[in-house]
Order: sequence, then structure tokens, then C-alpha cells
Amino acid sequence: MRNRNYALADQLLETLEEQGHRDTEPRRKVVAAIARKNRHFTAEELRGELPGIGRATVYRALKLLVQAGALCRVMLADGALHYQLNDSAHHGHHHHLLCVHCGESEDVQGCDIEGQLHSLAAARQFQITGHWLEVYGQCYSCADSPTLPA
Amino acid sequence: MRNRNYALADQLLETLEEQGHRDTEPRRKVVAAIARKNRHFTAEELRGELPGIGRATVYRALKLLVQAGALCRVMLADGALHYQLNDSAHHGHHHHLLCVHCGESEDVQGCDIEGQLHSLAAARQFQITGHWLEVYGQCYSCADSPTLPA
DNA sequence: CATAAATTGATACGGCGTATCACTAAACAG
DNA sequence: CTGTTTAGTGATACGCCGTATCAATTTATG
Repeated sequence: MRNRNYALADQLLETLEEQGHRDTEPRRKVVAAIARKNRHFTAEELRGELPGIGRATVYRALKLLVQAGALCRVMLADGALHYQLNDSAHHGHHHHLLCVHCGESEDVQGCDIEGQLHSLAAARQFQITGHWLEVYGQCYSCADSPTLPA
Repeated sequence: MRNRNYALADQLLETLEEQGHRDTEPRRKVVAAIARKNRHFTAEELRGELPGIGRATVYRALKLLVQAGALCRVMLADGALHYQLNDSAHHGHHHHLLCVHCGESEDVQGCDIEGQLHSLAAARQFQITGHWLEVYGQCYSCADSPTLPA
């Protein structure tokens, strides 16, 4: 686990280097904190875990990682913007099943929403270039015992 | 057209009254400004058209109208939150085809995304309670002459 | 008309993200 | 290794957007 995290942090840093960004001390700390996350988080939450590091630096790193595809932005049901590590297998376009109870998030890959939207749009001669979809609900464990988690 | 707008403004006011809210002078002006809109708009844009009226009042009216289902919130591709009049026929759950060129928006009613999501989620024992979908692209006229509008 | 309750709007606050800019540190060439 | 170049840093301030507060006002109602 600790090893996984170190590896992940290194991988994130590597991703940034591939994009031409430098390997800096603050950056290392930011990606290390991100690698420790096992669910989506806010920029401010992350910042709170990095006392020595400037606000701008945290936000800049997040932006770069999103651009690089290593993180994705998740819109919660209450409108709060969170960030979430992209599974290395899911770097492409995908959606999330977001549990409003425990905050767990599952990726959805093999979803034919694209196709359905296109055929729907074709009828109106609308050319789709992109879409944004978030799905809210309860995950298996929370639906099972809905009163347990906060 | 002018008549349509007056009628629409009255209808919005009526909606608010049905929810137990009072018929006030500032409120009339806000709904009149909304009724004049033929596409989605931001809160600040609306506020700019209502010089004499307090910021809070505009925001409060928007919130009430969204709660009443007369307006819906639309998330643009750049993350900006806009408001849009709900067609009286489309007060229920629906989605939008948003043209990133001209800002036009078409409602999507008969879309089976719900069903598709449910079957997909069922396989993972995830109970969907809601979702958020925005579709971006180009409408017919903009796709036809993509260089014309701003 | 009098009263109770909702509404208003000025103000201030708070969250969140970004621009600025002097300073620092990383990369790189020699 | 050292100097130079350039990206990155972080303190600060700013800007946008929405909301809480609260005294003054307006509405609905008896």
C-alpha cells in the first residue's frame, strides 16, 4: 500500500515531466498527497494537508494533472467540484457512479451513452462534440445499511 | 412577442404565488427581465439589467424559480452556471443540447438515458437516485456556417 | 387602518480560483 | 562545478459568485 502510493506518486510526477514540467520539491509533496487519496477530494482539502505549500502551487499542480489526464474533475450533487485520480486504465472518457452517502466513486466505461446521444442528436441535426455526465446514488454497501455512514 | 413576454412574466409570478411567495414590485421586475430572455443567462447578466434592484433579491428570485421548476440551471462547457426558462411542457427532468457557438439550447425529452443507466448500475448493485447531463456541440445553423457567429 | 410576517437591499462575508511579481530553485551548457 | 536561463514558487491581492445578516420597508390580512 505504501509502496503502491510511492509508485503512484512517482508515476504522477513522471506524467508531469513528460509534459515538460519540472521535478520540484513542492510538486513532489503535492503528488504524494494526491497519491494517498483513495477517493475524490477538493482542492482546499488537499491544500489543508500541505501546510508548507502555497495555495497557487496546489491549484497549479491540480490543473496540470487534469490537463495530463491523470486526474479528473468530478461535480458532486451539491455542486462542489472534486478531483479524482484516474485509474491508469481509465484515462479516457468515462463517467462516475457517485455514492452520495460514503463518497465512493465507481468508474463507468462501457456505456453507450455516446451512441445514444448521437442518434438522438442526428435527428435534430445537432453535432455533439462533448458531454458531461455524473450519476448520483447509493453504492452497494450504503444501500445495504443506509444509516451507518455519515 | 411583447404580449407573450407579459404573459410569461405573469405566469412566473403566479408560479411564485402558488408557492406561497408574495407579489412584490422588485419580484415583478425580475420576472419581467427573465421573461424577456430567449436563451440561457447568468445571474450577473440578469442583475446588470436590473439596476435598481439588490443583488440578493435577484439571486433569491432565481433560487425560488428554480425550486418551483420554472427555471433550470445549465452548466456550460466552461463551467459557468447559467439559468434557462423551462418550457411549460418541459418542467420535468430533461437535458439540453447546448450549442457552444451561438448559445442556443434545445431540450431533450424522450431520452432513455435513465433506463440505460439503471440497467448498467444494476449490474453493480448501485442504486441511482439522480444524474446530471449536459451535451455540448453545434446546432444545425452553426454547423452549417461555423464561422459566422461569435 | 393596524398588525404580523415576508421581503428588500446595503453590507459584509466566505469559498474558490487566478493574476501578479519578486524571489528561488531546477536544468543545462560550458 | 559554476554561471546562466527559465520555470516554478508563494505571498498577496484581486475577482467572481453566491449567501448571511439585519434594519427598514412593503405586503397581505383581519
